[in-house]
Amino acid sequence: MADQENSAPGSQADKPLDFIRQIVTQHQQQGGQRVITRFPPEPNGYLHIGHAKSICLNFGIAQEFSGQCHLRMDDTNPTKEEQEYIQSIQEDVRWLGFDWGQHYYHASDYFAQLYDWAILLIEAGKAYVDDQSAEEIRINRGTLTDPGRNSPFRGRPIQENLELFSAMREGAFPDGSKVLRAKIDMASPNLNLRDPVMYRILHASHPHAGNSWCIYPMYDWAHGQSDWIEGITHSICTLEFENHRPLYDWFVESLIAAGAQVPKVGYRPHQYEFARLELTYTLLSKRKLLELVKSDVVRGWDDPRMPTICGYRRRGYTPQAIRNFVTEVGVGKFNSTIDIGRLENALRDDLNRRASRRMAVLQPIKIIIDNYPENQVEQMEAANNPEDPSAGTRLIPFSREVYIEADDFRETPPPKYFRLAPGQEVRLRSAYWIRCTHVDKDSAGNITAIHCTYDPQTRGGSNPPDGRKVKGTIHWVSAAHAISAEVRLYDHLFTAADPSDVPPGKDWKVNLNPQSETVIAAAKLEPSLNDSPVGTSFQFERLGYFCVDRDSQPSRLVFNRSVSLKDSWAKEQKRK
RNA sequence: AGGGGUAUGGUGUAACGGUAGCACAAGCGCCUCUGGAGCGCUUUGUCUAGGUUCGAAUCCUAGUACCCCUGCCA
Repeated sequence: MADQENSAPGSQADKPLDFIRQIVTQHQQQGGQRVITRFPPEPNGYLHIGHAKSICLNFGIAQEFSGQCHLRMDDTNPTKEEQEYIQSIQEDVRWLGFDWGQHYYHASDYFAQLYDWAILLIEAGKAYVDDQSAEEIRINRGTLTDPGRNSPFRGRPIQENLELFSAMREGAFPDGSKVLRAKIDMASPNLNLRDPVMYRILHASHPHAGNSWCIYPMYDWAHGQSDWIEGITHSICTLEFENHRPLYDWFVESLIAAGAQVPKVGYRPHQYEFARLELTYTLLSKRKLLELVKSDVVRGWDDPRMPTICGYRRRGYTPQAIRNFVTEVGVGKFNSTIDIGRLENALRDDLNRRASRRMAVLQPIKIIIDNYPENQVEQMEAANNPEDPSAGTRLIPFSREVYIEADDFRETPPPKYFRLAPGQEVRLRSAYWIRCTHVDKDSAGNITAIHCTYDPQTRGGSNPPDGRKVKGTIHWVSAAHAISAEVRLYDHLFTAADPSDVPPGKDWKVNLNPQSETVIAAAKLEPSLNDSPVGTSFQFERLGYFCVDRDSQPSRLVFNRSVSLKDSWAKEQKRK
């Protein structure tokens, strides 16, 4: 695989290791167990670029350290989880280029074990059934500064707890009427330790476990034990779970003290936390992304403007580009926001090496080459990829009338404008040099056609014998041979670098970019683009990278602009 | 306010008591049949204040700023 340029971890030639890889290296050098990591998404939405960071970290470490990485659905809340999400998660992880082998799991597969262990904790006097309402529990939890108060049911006899918990499991009680709580410390400064809820009653059917349960473990109760059961050595998660680590440790230690063990796993996991990925002009909240989908702001989870893995896939991102990006930004504990330009750059960098070049005109304006024979057609040879000679060449038909980009002609050109203007000469890429003689206009004064002459001695675009030079080379398509296609241009979904920065009292959707999508109904493309398969990426020369969208019909292609090319001319104009 | 974290150029990230480096961005130049790509050069930084030390981004003390925690979400 291409991303294995990291040789043996810890070897001298390596780039510096991030703090987690340093920990793993040390673990390995000290003869620790074979490294086992895991990626544990909740199937309550589609994976986004933030998850990609975690996926690359966990699966990447497993690869680099000759370990294994598990894919586990953290499916403890049936009210939010769906089969659709489970499938998309698997698809996206695979697409990113990772393989969990035999190690595919569900937290819900451990429900029975978790239930038995809960009983063990009750028997040890470390868990109790609480009859308080959610409201009462909240009030009695105390605040950040004030300790909580013990539940009136905290002292319930073990036998009674056992019977009640069993009745909960049997379905004797309605939702919300009782919970099982760990008996820890209602005065702990760490609120997670103030008798956290372990089980709630939920008469709901589960996407994976079906109807076999009506009590469901809380994430905090399920997570650490799931890692333990699977023999995870390094349990890697994001910063907000740092406060939960003492609880996970408490659960496993209490279970061990009560005699619990996991066959063949003589150690327990350790958790390490890293800063989640944030991007400018991007929102990575599952809740808000769901809202965009449900309110039809976008056309679905895989809308090319979405920061989801499937959105990027449809947009034309490559797995390699995403992996490179994640590697480049590194892993730390500082809450940082990465410039979205870094992601875009990673795509350009990857596609520059492999995407075939084609010519396409988005805003066509017609050129008539007056001295070119009418009805003559020549096939011009063009390189498919100047970066990669092995990509070969193709033929492009050339004729008397061609389209060029409207922006490549100015009747009164600004200074340093190297493109076409009256009296000015440019190269039509891989074709001929042309010089503008005059323009046709309609009664309203709009230019309807540009008249040019061509120099037959510049065939193929080559320099003429008289030593003339041109500064500009522009793209074109033969008017008679061009195919029409729809092209969708994309811009950031939000206008604010920080989309969560919302004026007081306003909805976060005020930051949505109304021009995030621009549809060009009839772009003109060179005919070799016909029949391009869905998902293929091309560079449209001088414009950007474009990818065939799945909305394409045999008679009508649809392209997404994945990312534009860097445009130093536009940048300079903007600066003025 | 209690607890848990984090501070290095514009943005990220290294340096683990010994020359503050790298990437992206920015700027300048070269080159070019993509104003793309490529190449070269340049600007910009250790949160603050003390202290230890021959020597501090790193160790100590005191501050400051930001993030997370009061779901029967994960």
